[in-house]
Amino acid sequence: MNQKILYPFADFGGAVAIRPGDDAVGGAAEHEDIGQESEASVVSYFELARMMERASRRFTGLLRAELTKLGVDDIGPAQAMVLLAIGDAEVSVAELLDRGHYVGSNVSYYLKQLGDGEYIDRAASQRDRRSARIRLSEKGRLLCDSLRKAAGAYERVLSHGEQDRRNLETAFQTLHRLELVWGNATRYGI
Amino acid sequence: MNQKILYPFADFGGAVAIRPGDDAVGGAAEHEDIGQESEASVVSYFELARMMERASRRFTGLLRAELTKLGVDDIGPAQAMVLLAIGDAEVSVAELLDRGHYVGSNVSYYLKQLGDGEYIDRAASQRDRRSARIRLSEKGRLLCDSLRKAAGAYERVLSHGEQDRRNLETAFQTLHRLELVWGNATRYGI
DNA sequence: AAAATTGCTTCAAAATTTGAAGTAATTTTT
DNA sequence: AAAAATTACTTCAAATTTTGAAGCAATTTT
Repeated sequence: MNQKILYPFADFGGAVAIRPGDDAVGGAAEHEDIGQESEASVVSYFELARMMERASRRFTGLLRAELTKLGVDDIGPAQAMVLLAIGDAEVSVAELLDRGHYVGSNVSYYLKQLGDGEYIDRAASQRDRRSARIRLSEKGRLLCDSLRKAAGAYERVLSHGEQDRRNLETAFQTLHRLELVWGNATRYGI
Repeated sequence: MNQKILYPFADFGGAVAIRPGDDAVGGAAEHEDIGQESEASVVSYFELARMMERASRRFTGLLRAELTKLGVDDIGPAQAMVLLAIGDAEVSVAELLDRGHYVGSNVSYYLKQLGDGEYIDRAASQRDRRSARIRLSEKGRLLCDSLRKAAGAYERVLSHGEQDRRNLETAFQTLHRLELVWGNATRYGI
């Protein structure tokens, strides 16, 4: 606050355009053995964390775009993620928390919007009336299907064989391990 | 909005406590060959996306905890991420955008806070006075070191050999590929 | 030299996330 | 069996983060 303004300005063309021509669609690149021949770049968990954020952001963007394309405007990508997290299952809020790892109050919040938009059905469990049983409604199921179908298109670009599938699995497991360790670390300290 | 309230309530004990005893610290599990022997679970890119979100969230939590422990209270985890993204380099805002993939305005926003907190040094480039040159200040560097050191502790829990390192690399590359494909998909449609 | 582009900032609005209460149903304790 | 504690979830308000639309100067293009 005590330093002069030494950062100049300039004009934005409107669209965000992060360095156009920055990267081209995956193309027909032969992506075998990722991580099997790692010669140079030694990645740190930090860098992986940053990459996760980046990729997540892109995924969110993709969901947003897909929703727009489908004409859905009463829920956003975050809510769509909740729908996807529910899937075919009939879940309680607690289970949902665990699946997506949202924190307490906001799932309620999202569920309310999803309920208002008729994307989910809720009912109190007979056994324990405190506990909510949540399922996708027909509308919700349809939306999920559309989203998954859209994702299918990318699978074709991304998955070209057994190796790709294994890499996917490895990535998933690695992240899962990270999630556990980081989560516990935060709660119980190292 | 037209249905009766069928979701009951209940009392929260205060702390959020996501199902205590849910997961235990990584322990001495022998994590070799992740993804090398994938028998059952067939993961989809969607699920990976959800896992990225979860893991990112945990990482954010970890950063937040670490900052608190260090007594840093003028910046949050998001700003810390920007610091980490800068690293040892001297970057322009555009480069930073690319590294962390933040979108336009908010980096400015974060940079302002980081500037106010004296975590970074900024100067207009001599070549092109519009362009800012940004580097960590001593204070910023120290903070990053602390954070990285803290992360080092987890590396020990996580990395136990060549295989782990390869898995990390694979995860990174896989996410990177996803980032590219999803990013382009959003911009140019499939 | 006018017009267009680039590089970055600012401000306001929207969306998301956190935090602290609070309520009813269920279980445990006394 | 009443009181106390716990569980399962909701609500509201505040804090943080993200998006969007302008906008200003420096630089390039025409």
